[in-house]
Parts: sequence; C-alpha cells; structure tokens
Amino acid sequence: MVVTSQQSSRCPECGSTQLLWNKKKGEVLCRSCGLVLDDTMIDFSQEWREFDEGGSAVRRGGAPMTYTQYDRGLGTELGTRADLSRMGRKDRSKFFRLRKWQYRISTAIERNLKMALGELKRVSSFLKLPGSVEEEAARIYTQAVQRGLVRGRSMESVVAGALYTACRRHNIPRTLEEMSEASGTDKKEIGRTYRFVTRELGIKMLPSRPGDYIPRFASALRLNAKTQSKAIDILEKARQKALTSGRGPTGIAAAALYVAALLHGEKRTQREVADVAGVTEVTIRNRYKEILDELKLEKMLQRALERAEKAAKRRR
DNA sequence: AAGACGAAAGTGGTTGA
DNA sequence: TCAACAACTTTCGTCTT
Repeated sequence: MVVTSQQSSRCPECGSTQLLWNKKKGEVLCRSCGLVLDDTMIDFSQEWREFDEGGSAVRRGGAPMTYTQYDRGLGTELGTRADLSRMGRKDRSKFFRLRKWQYRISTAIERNLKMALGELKRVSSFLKLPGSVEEEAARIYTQAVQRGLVRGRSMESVVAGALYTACRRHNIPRTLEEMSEASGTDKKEIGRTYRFVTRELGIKMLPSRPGDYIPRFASALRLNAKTQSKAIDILEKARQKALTSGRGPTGIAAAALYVAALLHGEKRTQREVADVAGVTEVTIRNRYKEILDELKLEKMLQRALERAEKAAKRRR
C-alpha cells in the first residue's frame, strides 16, 4: 500500500480523523476502523509508470497534450477519405448527414471551447493561479462541454466552477467570493454549477482544510510567519477537539488567525480578518469563542493583551 | 467614533422520511 | 418531494475603549 497523503476529514463510522489516501487502489479509508470512505476516487495525477518491464519506449500516452488549446492539437474529422463511389445512394446520403452533424457538433464545441478557454485564462491570471491549476480547470471544462453540461448555464459560471474545483484539488482553495469577483458572475451560481459539474463528472471532493487558507489570509493581513504558524498550531488543536467538523473551513481559519494575531500582539480587527476570509464578523466571533473555550486560551490571551497594553503605553 | 458583542430573523443547502 | 435542521449571514441595538 502506498500512502500518499493524509486528509483531515472525519470517519463517519468511528469519528477518527486518521484517514488514509491510497492512490494505488483509489481508496480513502479509515485507519482505526478500516471503513472504506471512498472507492471511486479519480486519480488526476500524471502517469509516469513504465508498463514494459524491459523499460523500452512503451509508455501510456504520447506527446504532451494541453487542454488549454481548444483542440489539443488533435482534430478529428469524419470520413474525408471514404470511398464514395462504392456506396449506394442510401449509404451515401447517410454518410453526408452524419458528416454534417459531426461537423456541426464539433464546430459548436470548438467555438465554445475557444471562447471559454480565453475566459479561463483571463480569470486564472487575475487570480494569479499556477499553470497546473489552469490546465486542470481546462480539462474539467472540456469534459463538461463534451458531456453537454454547459447547456442552460452561463459559460462564465462553468469556467469559474472548473477553476474553483481545480484550486481545491490542488490544495490551494479560493473562496467562492474570490471566484465571483474575478469572473464577474454570481457567487451562488458558481456554487451551483460547481456542485452540478463535479457530481456529473464523478469528481469527488473532500472538504477543504482550514489550514490551506492560512498562508494566503495571513499574507493578505500582513501577519508575520510566527503568527501564521501559531494559527496553524491552533487549528491543529481545534481539530483534535472536534471543533472543525461541520463548520465552514474559512471561518475556522479566520478565527484561528484572529486569535493568533492577538496572542502575538499583531492585533487585527474582526472586520479586517472577516473581509480577507470572506466571512462575517459574527462567524469569526462564534468560532473564536469556541476556540477560546475549548483550548483554554483565555488566560493566555489576557496576558497577551496586557503586554500589548504596556507596550502601547511605553510608546506614548 | 470605532470596534466588539450578541440577539433575532432570514437564506440556501443538506438530509432523511 | 417536502419539512426539519445546522451553519452562516444580515441587521441592529448595546457596551467598551
């Protein structure tokens, strides 16, 4: 068994958080009770194995293909070389009809892809997303178009949904809010299409982890590295106290950062943190109280605040 | 005046009959 | 398919600094 990574979600059977991703078998399973949580995991990673024992040139896949080009450089047309003279009249007309439809469908898909991939590039560069994410989003979008999932939805929202999905799969989640702002489409709409498309394409999503948001939020708030690692520390403890399950990961991340900043004398207002994280102050307050209660941080916080107070006085 | 706090009502999504 | 439900938001009044 090859354990490639561990996720912080929870086993529904025994509540253990010790889950294993077994990429070889495509399973997620619980370490303590052995329950298989997910056996239809799709491995989107690249395939580098040698299938030929001798190590000769037999590999899966050919030249690198890119999904950010609308036809991936591989166009297919129906029957340009068919021998028409040897067909009957019926076959011939059938052939023309098929070719016409194939042409229509493929040109429609291609036109759509051309537009959409332009949009995708624009949004992803606006959000400064890495090429690997863009590539994956393009792949997801391409599949969505081919399965006719875009029909009835706006192209923009599907693009945004694909990017949102790709970000999460790469453990650099963006909030729906950010996607909405970057793509200029409605937040709820993106959420809806995102759910629809992942369901239809059988892409399994685990809940995003609060920790994945910390570095980005911290730098947006210009908090130093120590505060950031303190926040991650808090997050880990909160997870052990079962404070994270069922709650929105961004809210938890925001509260952890807020507390960490207070403890390290780098106070940020709830509003500032809330804006960065895309949640409300109320949510931060709720999470923050839970964290204080469960981790017994009140006294430590008290001391930190007094220290900050003194420092402020000395400056005056 | 700004920030923090918390109550109350509203929203959209999930779940289970 | 519908209702119950939990999390989260919006809004607003009050308290603290």
